[in-house]
Amino acid sequence: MDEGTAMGNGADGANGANGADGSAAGTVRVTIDDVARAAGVSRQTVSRAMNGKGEISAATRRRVLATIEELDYRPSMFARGMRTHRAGTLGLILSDIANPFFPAVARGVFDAAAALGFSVVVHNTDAHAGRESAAAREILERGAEGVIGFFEALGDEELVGLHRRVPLVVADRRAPAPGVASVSSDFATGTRLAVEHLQARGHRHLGMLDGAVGVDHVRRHAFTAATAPRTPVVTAPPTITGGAAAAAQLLGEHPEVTGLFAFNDLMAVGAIRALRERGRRVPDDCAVVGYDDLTLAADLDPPLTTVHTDKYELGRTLVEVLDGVVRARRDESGAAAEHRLLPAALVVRRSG
Amino acid sequence: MDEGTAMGNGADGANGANGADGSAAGTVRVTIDDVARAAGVSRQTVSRAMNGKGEISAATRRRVLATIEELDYRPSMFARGMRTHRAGTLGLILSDIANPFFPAVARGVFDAAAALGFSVVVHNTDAHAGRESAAAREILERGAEGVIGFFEALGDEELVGLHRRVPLVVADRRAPAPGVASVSSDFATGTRLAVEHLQARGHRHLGMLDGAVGVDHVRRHAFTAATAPRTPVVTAPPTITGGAAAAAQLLGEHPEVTGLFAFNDLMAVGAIRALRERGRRVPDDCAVVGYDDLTLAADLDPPLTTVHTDKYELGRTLVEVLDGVVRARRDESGAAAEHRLLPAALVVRRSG
DNA sequence: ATGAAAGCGCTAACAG
DNA sequence: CTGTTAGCGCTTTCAT
Repeated sequence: MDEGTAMGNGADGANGANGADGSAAGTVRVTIDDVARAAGVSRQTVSRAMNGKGEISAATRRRVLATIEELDYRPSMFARGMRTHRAGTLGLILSDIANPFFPAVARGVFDAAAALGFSVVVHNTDAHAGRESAAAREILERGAEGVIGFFEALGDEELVGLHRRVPLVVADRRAPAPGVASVSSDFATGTRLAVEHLQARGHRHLGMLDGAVGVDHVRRHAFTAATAPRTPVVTAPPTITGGAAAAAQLLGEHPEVTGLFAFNDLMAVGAIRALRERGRRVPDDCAVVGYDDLTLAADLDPPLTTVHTDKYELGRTLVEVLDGVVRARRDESGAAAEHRLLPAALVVRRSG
Repeated sequence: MDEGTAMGNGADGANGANGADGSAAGTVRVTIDDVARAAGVSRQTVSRAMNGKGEISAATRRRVLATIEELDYRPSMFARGMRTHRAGTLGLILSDIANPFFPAVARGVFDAAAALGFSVVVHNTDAHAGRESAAAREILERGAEGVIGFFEALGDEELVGLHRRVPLVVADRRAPAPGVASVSSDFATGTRLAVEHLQARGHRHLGMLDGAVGVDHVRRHAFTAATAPRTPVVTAPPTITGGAAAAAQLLGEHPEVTGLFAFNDLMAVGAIRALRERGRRVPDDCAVVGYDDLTLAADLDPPLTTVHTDKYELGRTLVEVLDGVVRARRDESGAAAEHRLLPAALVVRRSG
């Protein structure tokens, strides 16, 4: 890209307000009119040449395209969006990009979005309702074409409201209404697998470190359903620190517990830390099973037994489904919203 | 936000092309004119009320603001951007969000950007020159106000060219020109610390697993400068797999090596894997020092000795410096570009 | 303190 | 196949 400076050469460059010579300072915007003039056609023709809409002779198109190159012309998204209402942007709302689960998903989102020509704007919410709706509003105002959301605090009504204003796919959460598309890991199965594994290993007293802030609690419900009544569950933030605190509390109150199921790998790591501080060996004295199968799970000490989900695939699928919603809304084809469930699988390593 | 549904109630909602009742389908856009009409003022007054520009009576302002709430009006960024040339967006270009280093930085970027009212669009490049310039172009076209770039493939000239078109801060790379702002970790010191540590532990034969794709190679140069001539360096992708491959090759060719310095923690993890596969104990047979101090570094097996950098702070600082550039360009104040260097510190754990 | 006019850069309808 | 006419929704002069 970028040969020479901006202003090119051809034609007399009759650009009203130019800074005279080429010593480029304020970088005057090259508009479609400049290109049209330089190529000796109308703006419409330039527009056609760029967008491949309408008929155009191959010859003119080539000439226009060449002129565009020459002038280093870049269409203004603002002006274009004004007509088309399309920004070529997707919003991605998540609670914490620093939680390794999300970058893995984000990678899938970015790749799939790029393939479709979308840019992705990311918003971090820390699972605060206020931040979640602020993010949604921001994205809306910026004219994004669609939103992918890991909402953990907003209620279903808010999501339905958002869905009315913009194509939306909710991630890892039950759809707030049948009309709202969703993609989600199969947490119920994943959790059941984890619990059954612990039970098969002979653990009679289990406990769960829950990290869910939100409304859904699929993992917790599945855990409760699969274990004896009154099996302890302690809730804390889904972080290493949260896991450590939750484990400390749970084992303080229930010393008989020998098997811990954590909401995610981060909490599992925290639990392992806490266990060791209390002089308990993992897995000999207490087994730990995580959730997510983070990249480094196998390299931890001990290697973490965890539930694997394909996070990249989740991201990819999210975009695919969102694209469907975007198109459906565009064509006003009342295509039904998709609801996909991605598989989960247990990975047995040494921690549990 | 969002009490009730979208369309509010007050005023006669004289919206030309509405879908009649509240069963909201196509969601007609509420424009500034709708607000003006409903509030019984002109659009300018509405604009003033929103933007706090120009004089306005507190009374009218309140009334207008109320109407805005009621109608759930959201100004169009497209229309606004067309006049102001501001999108309230920053671009963040990085090679791989799945590498845990970047999310940590990104967190800082998001937080600082949000505090300044900016949205962040993220582009993943895999360190490909083509993708890096494509990302830059995308960001440019979308009218971002500034760009933060971890460029690993683009040449200095391209960066200078980009700098001419948009406020730019380069991250973890020497500024391509004095006029281009930069923020970077002190890799030279960090690397020296790592090498000296290994040497102090009595390792006579070191090796480096380099992961740099780019142009800068600060870590490699610092390593070479601090070690004996002909100390081996093997280059591979900065990933676990890359680190494993590089370690296997390096130790195959130089079995005498007992101390490995890795470009980053991911490569260090790969090295540890490779070492073990070859039956070498870490750190007894071969020490390994990483770089970055990822969140999980302390929980690895063995806990990873590594160079710590404050990634969140890096992200925060990048935004701060970029904001400076944005303002400087706005005021045409020829404020000099900042160049900041963030400290690095060795964290000794068990791997090396 | 408020309103009227003008126009940002582009594309969608129509002409021709 | 190409050009002309409008106008997207907002802010910026300039009047009042």
